Amino acid sequence: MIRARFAPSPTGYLHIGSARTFIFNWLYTRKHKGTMVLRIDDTDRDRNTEASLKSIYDGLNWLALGWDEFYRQSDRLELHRKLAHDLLAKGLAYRDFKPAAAEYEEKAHGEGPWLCNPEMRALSPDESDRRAAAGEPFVIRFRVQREPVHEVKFNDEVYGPQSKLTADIEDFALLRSNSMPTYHLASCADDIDLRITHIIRGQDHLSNTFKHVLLFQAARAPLPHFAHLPLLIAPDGSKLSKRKHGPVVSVLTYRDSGFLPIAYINFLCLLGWSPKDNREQMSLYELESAFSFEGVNRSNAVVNFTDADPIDAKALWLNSQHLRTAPVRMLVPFVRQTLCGHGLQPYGDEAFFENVIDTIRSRFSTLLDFATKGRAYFSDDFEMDEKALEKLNAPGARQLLNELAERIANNSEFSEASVEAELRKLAAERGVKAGVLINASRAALTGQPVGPSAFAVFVCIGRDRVIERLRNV
RNA sequence: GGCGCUAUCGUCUAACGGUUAGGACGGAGCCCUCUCAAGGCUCAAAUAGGGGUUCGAUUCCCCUUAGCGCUACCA
Repeated sequence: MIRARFAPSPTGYLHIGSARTFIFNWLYTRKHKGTMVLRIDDTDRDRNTEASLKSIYDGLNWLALGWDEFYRQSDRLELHRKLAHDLLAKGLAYRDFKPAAAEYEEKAHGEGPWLCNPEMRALSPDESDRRAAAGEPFVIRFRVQREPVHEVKFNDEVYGPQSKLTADIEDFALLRSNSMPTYHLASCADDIDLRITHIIRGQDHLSNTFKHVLLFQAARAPLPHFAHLPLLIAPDGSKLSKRKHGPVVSVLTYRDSGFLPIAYINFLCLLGWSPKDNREQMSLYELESAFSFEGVNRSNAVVNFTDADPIDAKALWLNSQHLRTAPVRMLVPFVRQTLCGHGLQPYGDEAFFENVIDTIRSRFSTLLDFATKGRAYFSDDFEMDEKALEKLNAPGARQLLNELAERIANNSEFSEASVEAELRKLAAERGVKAGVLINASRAALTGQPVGPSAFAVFVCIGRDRVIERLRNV
């Protein structure tokens, strides 16, 4: 039984890279009928905030993929401490009484890597116990085996065989002087206790994994599978950060930009992974069945955005693809929600929505377009675009539209064909080009200079509103 | 500095030693057309550099360069 986990720390909004990690974990567990664990890594941290926890939930809920089990590390501190003390008792860890500030000094001056404080490492158990009992603060460090130097090895599902000399691994901290566990300790203790079989996470943890392997071995726990994912980076090659790159690094920005969750998921999957058969637009089911670590790339992927264009063009394209190919029924709630979110009270029932959406969706790329360019289809509360006004201002156009309104009102039939016949007849009688009248009516009915075939627009808007809008033009 | 990872069009990527180095986004153009999209077609655009190995390297090895990550009592 496969068990994987997504373990964000609530120190900010849900990051785009974290979202992808979550998605890959989810895809993998779903594909293998495994269990998806959501674990909030909130050990210590002055940086943890409820606001960011909420932001993570909001992002995850928007993705709407779900998870099977949930834990908070702050509820499990005793488990973490127990592992540290077990290792201490076995001599696999030791107390370091040197103040952090002093260590920092020493490390800063060193030429090579800092490995340990030899005096502390060599402290006898008795001496160590006595100083601890006397109330002296200490940090518990893992005792990395030095003699003989050996290689720590593991196989990464993405990066292949990995090895590192113990001579290059420092005696990392397990338990802080305030008795809070460090990330390494809490993470491994929980992964062991939760029987995690696959650790799928960002490549920034690849180097840390050697420490984790050491910890798993010291705890006599079976080694899980590791799969590290290439990082998502900014166009300048730097790490994506809110401070430097703004809101584009937050998942919620995409939600608020009118993305369909599936489109965003699809986009993220294509960053650092490929089905290798040239497919681009994929459904959740297709992603799930195609996903494998073999398809995961090893080099970092750039999220392509600029100040002027904060959303990756490919993401936008994928969104428009999903928008125009998704079953219309599935789109209705998204569109309705977007409209309401923009203060509109759209008229029309389910069938009306489906018809309108189906008519206009092929020229929209985000849900936001329904509230702006598509506004007039759902509400009488819309404004006339400047270019649309120009079309309306064509010589004689308004009068002809008024006249068209009367003809439609007097015709018992109301269909694309009947309206087209009526309009062309009127244009021919008055010696104007049909196109002028066609474009003017689109403008009058939708407030937009461009849009679907005008005759389809007539039917979409509906007979009563058509007459109303053409009369008052 | 030490250690680790990576390197194909501007971007996302395909090509498990032999291809005119493929696809997609974006860009340019054409067709279609009541406008705008969509759709169809065409074009420009890449193997970081240097050494090997091989009959043959994008592919395997080494070096250089560049980028990223780790090197915290952050995660």
